[in-house]
Amino acid sequence: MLREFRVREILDATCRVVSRHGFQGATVDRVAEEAKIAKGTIYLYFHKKEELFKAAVEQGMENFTNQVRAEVKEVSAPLEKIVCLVEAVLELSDTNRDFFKMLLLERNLLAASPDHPEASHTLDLYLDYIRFIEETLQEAVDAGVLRPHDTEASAFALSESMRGCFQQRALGLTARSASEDAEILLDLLMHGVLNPNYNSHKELSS
Amino acid sequence: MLREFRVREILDATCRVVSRHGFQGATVDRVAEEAKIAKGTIYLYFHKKEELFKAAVEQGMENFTNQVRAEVKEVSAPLEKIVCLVEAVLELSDTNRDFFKMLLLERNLLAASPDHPEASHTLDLYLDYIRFIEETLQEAVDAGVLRPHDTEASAFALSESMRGCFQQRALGLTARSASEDAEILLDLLMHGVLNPNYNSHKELSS
DNA sequence: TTGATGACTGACTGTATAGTCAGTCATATG
DNA sequence: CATATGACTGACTATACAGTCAGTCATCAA
Repeated sequence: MLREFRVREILDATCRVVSRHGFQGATVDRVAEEAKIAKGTIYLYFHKKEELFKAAVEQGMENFTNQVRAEVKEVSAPLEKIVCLVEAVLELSDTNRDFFKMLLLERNLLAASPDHPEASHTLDLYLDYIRFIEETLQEAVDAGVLRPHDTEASAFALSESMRGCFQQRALGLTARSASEDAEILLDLLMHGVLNPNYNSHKELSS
Repeated sequence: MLREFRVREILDATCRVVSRHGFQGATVDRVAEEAKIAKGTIYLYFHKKEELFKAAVEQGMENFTNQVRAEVKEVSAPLEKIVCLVEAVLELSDTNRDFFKMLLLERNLLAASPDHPEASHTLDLYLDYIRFIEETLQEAVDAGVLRPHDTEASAFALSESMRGCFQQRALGLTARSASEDAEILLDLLMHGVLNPNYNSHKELSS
């Protein structure tokens, strides 16, 4: 199908342009130039600029989460799944660094567009991702490896912590590798920071 | 000083406009209308639109971090300081919800502007905030309340987790109050999620 | 009263860019 | 060969907005 090929071609060009110029500087003219087609052609496949960029972002998100899911599927032990998930997220986001930098740091498509609630498909994709993390954690709770707790909250905390790690790296604030970050994050997630030898005579220890 | 008054007035109007329209839809004309002055007047106090918005954001961030610091200063016990910090961040960000929503969800000023490295003052403000969290955690480590660990990493993870909590609330994805979020987050941070009764025969337990 | 100062105004200009559409061209069909 | 189809083009239009500047007005000084 020619149509499908063109759409993919345009979306890929869009991603490249966004990586290079950010969402701010990503114009339809530039996308057309990057894809080596006329601007009018883009409008044969997408009605509005916004639609184009939304599609590009959603394609990027779907690729990403699919890859993460695939990695995690390789493993069966609940705890290893979590390890695998964290490593996959940090490493994959590092691979497509430029695009993710723009996606995470510049625009945020979760801010639902003013009027049209249909625009929230992007939000749905994000929530699916969170839910996947949550399920992975819940499995470990059910297996008794993790203590019972609000896994929705920990899924959120974990995903945002990973986002923070990526951000640090994308901004050049750390020299750590993705896998080092994964190790540190997993340690924090698993054990917390409280000193176990201090539990005895203190508030908040329970 | 008239000048100082005008500047403040314009920045406040800018914040209101950003809260209402987002950074995308926040034009200089709208700011002028909101502040009930002519557009030209704004250019007597700010050279460029970008400068205006940067100043507004930085004022907002400074207000916020100053308030957090003030709250934490009230307390002396290392552990309570951390509790206080988390509660203050979550509650204060909830108070100025509209502005923070735009700040955190739409734009991210950390993406350093292409050429001018001077633009990174906003980044400095953010890093100061992280460092404050880190110091608060480090004090608790030094006091023996927390176990020794990479406090820079946990500061980052904590700040991003708090950001995630705020995001959840701002998007209407949770019915929890700020203080409930604080409690959950603190529990995660302190104790982690690993089941202590499972430590014996498992990988990754150390 | 007259003139100077400077804060403020808002109509205007220039520019970037989203979106259009009349026309081209290659290919398929009768 | 003649005609039709439809993907593609890119010059063009419309619009939104940043930034300007000649001019107004209130206040103060001589």
